[in-house]
Amino acid sequence: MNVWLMKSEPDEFSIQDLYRKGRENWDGVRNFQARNYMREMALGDLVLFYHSSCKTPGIVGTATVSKTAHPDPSCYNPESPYYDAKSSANKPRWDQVELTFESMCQDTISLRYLKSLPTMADFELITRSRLSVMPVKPPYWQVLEPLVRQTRDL
DNA sequence: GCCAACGTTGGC
DNA sequence: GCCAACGTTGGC
Repeated sequence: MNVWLMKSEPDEFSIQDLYRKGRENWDGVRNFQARNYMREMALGDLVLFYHSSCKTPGIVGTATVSKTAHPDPSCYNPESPYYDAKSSANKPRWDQVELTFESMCQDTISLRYLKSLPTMADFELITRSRLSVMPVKPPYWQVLEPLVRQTRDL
């Protein structure tokens, strides 16, 4: 099983929203590297849900991949904020995956805290701050796993 | 609200 | 293929 991290602005779509809905298509990714990582995701992969551009940026919960990468229809919908003129129904440039809610963290694992840990110094979350989808490699997962396993009762 | 980082676009 | 201009992300 692979582990990934995906960012979302809680004002747009939060872990609470995912909890309420149960599952959701992760659309709107418009960055090639992030898209390519989504294409590598397998059914059942674990996703760490990260809140960005908010009071306390950090990991807030987990989800699993319940549908692998498939075309993101918002890219050829002119009404959508994610519309991309270079995409069309027979040539979608962008993909989405479907996520299913798994758990809510007891406490937010803040970016500030992760930055303070020497082992996390080369974690892409810190070194490539603008990437919104990234793999969580074993040394980082080792640190994060016990933290994300402290979940909140729902 | 500011600004650094950095991905994308387009002219040449 | 280079690179300047531009737009966006996201922490602070």
